Amino acid sequence: MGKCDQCIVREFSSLKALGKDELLQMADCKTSYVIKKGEPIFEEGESVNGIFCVKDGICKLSKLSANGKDQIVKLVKPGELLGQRSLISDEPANLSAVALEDMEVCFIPKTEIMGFFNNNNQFSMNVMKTICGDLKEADDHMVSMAQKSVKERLAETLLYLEDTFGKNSDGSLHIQLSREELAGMIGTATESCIRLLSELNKIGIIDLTGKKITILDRNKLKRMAE
Amino acid sequence: MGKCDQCIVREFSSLKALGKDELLQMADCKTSYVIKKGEPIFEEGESVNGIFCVKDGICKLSKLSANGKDQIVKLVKPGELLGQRSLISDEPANLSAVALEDMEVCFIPKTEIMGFFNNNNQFSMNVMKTICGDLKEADDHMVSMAQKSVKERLAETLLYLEDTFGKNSDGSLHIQLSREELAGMIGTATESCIRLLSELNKIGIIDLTGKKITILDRNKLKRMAE
DNA sequence: CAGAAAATATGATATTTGTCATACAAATTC
DNA sequence: GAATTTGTATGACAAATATCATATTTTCTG
Repeated sequence: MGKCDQCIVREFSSLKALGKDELLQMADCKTSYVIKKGEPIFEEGESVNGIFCVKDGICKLSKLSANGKDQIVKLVKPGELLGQRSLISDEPANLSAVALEDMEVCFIPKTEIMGFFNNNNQFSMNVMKTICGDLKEADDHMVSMAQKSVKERLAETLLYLEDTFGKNSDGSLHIQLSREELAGMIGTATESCIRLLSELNKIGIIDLTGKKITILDRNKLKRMAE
Repeated sequence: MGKCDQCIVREFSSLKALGKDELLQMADCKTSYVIKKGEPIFEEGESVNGIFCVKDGICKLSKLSANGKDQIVKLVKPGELLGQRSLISDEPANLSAVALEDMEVCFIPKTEIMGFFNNNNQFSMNVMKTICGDLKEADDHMVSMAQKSVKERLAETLLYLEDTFGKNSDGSLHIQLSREELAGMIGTATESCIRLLSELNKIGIIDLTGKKITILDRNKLKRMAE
């Protein structure tokens, strides 16, 4: 069984507030999972009853809309926690979490987390700050969706992907999204997304080679995103 | 000076967790304001340094987008608190708050609230739950913006306004929004909003008389919102 | 490796939505 | 109460975007 006190990603999440004894206790009751690319961690409407700590790999949080399209609300990377909102609200998950890469996650049951809330004020504050950050991002994202064109949102998203998940050694975006997923992030039809990518490719702002996307001209992209 | 322990709206917010002594202490350090319709309570980018408790009146939380349009992110009614997010994140306000009606609000300074966070676990949990509720709404709203048509969003919004703020005795929506503000809620151009309202008026789903909007056929509106 | 399935790409077209112009109505100001 | 400003309404048009059809390429499967 993995030892939580030696887990590096813990330092990046609200869990960094936990003391040695709390970590040992948590190590005792946590469960580790390996999730394959494409598999769900949990689905919209499911009761989660705990939180997941992402140790490795990236996943998407998405919601199925009435027209059958999957809107991606947020991408989650190692060190982040999943399921905090539904745990606190005591409601089923509002979003589905699906792995975009092979992942390692740890599940910590609700009772354990509630104990931390009651006994560790710093932990509570950390969680609150994280959720406040998510709320700010969601509000900003909402304004983008409502007021920006698809082209502007695509430019914005490509820059975000590079900034957040980095580049491979060949300069291409590290994170691998299908065109459909990218369309689901910017909130448009897959064809429209493909078309705009082709356009950016033609005018030399990005390069498309197979599934790889490389940003060639960051400044132009930035101006395009306004 | 108003006595917080006798204030009714307190029962509807996170502040309901406070005890008698905490309320007396709060009454001592709070400031009451009257805000006229159209006036701001705070503006995007401003440091707020406390929270506002809405005693009476409705206000909008909005964000100016790059194209100069004001996107309304949320409407706030009596009993709700304003500025929690920026207080917890220790950041300037991300949104502007502007009164849609004459309002009464009380300002409670940051130091006071921080004391409650440290000493009253139930209060912390209440605030957390509120913010989690806001996050869920923001995510859902984002999906609507990204995946629904303007007509669907208008229908959805009209139903929301009736459900949340009620009707006058003549059956018209209690809340008074200009066409520009309604457009800012659904994320569209003012003209498009006006056009769609006219259309709904012509086919008898709503009635427009002066500034008043009356929903005549809820079911059709619901189907239209999908 | 062949064939099937899925993902990507592109064209043609329809629909939605935004923009600009202008008219009209209502509210405000002097 | 006339004049000005502001909000609402509508038409004409342009631009953005979705949809449907169909290639083409890539990936998967046996």
